[in-house]
Amino acid sequence: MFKIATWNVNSLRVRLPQVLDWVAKHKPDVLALQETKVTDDKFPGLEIEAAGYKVVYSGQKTYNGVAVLSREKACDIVTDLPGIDDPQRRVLGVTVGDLRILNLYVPNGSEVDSDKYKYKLDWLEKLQAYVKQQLSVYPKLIVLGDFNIAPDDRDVYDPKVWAGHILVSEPEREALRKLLKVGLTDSFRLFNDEAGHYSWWDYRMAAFPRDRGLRLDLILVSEVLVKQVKKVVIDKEPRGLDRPSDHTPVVIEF
DNA sequence: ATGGTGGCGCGGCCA
Repeated sequence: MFKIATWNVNSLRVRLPQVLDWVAKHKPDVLALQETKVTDDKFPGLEIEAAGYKVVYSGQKTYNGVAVLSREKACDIVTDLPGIDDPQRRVLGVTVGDLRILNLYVPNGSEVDSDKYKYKLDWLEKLQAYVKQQLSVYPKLIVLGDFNIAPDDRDVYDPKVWAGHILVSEPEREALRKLLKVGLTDSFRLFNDEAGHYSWWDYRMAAFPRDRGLRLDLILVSEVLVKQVKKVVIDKEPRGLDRPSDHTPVVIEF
């Protein structure tokens, strides 16, 4: 069994105790983190290594930042998408064993038609080209992270309220469909086609207790891996802790 | 439509 998880922690320094508790309990082979919000010189590497994990990271001050924890040493590190000269640290590609893993913090997009929205769509287009190329090199590819897109209306607590907004707008969903079309599958949907399974709940308006969430955190797997997937779960428990991230982990088992 | 909460870092931006 091989277990991989993704979790947008919204500040690793604040959430470090929760991350350490979570890995001790669930013992993933790989944990991909987003929104670490910490520069590399301040990364809490010693604490993570003491927990039995190697770690690689690409961080910046205040915003963004990605990291990959792994039992086995990660190699062939990539921190940028080809064609984007971007100071924003949103990408971390690693090889662990025979798996290629691309950990992503997709831009939020702010508001439909804003400059940040255009940046998001451009970013997703560049990502699609990169994934297409990577699939030809690495047949065992996993693309995971915070996609900041709810794939369809089953992934949204109130599709009528959300219609046309950021995270659900048609151009964003179309970009995600195009990404899947190059040869990836949304692994959560291999086992569950129900509406109402979310990975993010806004901090505001008591969204979590009311279960007003969206499924934004995805684990996409290449064709050869689809057959090997045993289980995909969203672990809601950390979202209910004191001082939680607004996202909760998603876990895949092979 | 607005503003609700949280992180960073100490005013206002971003999500």
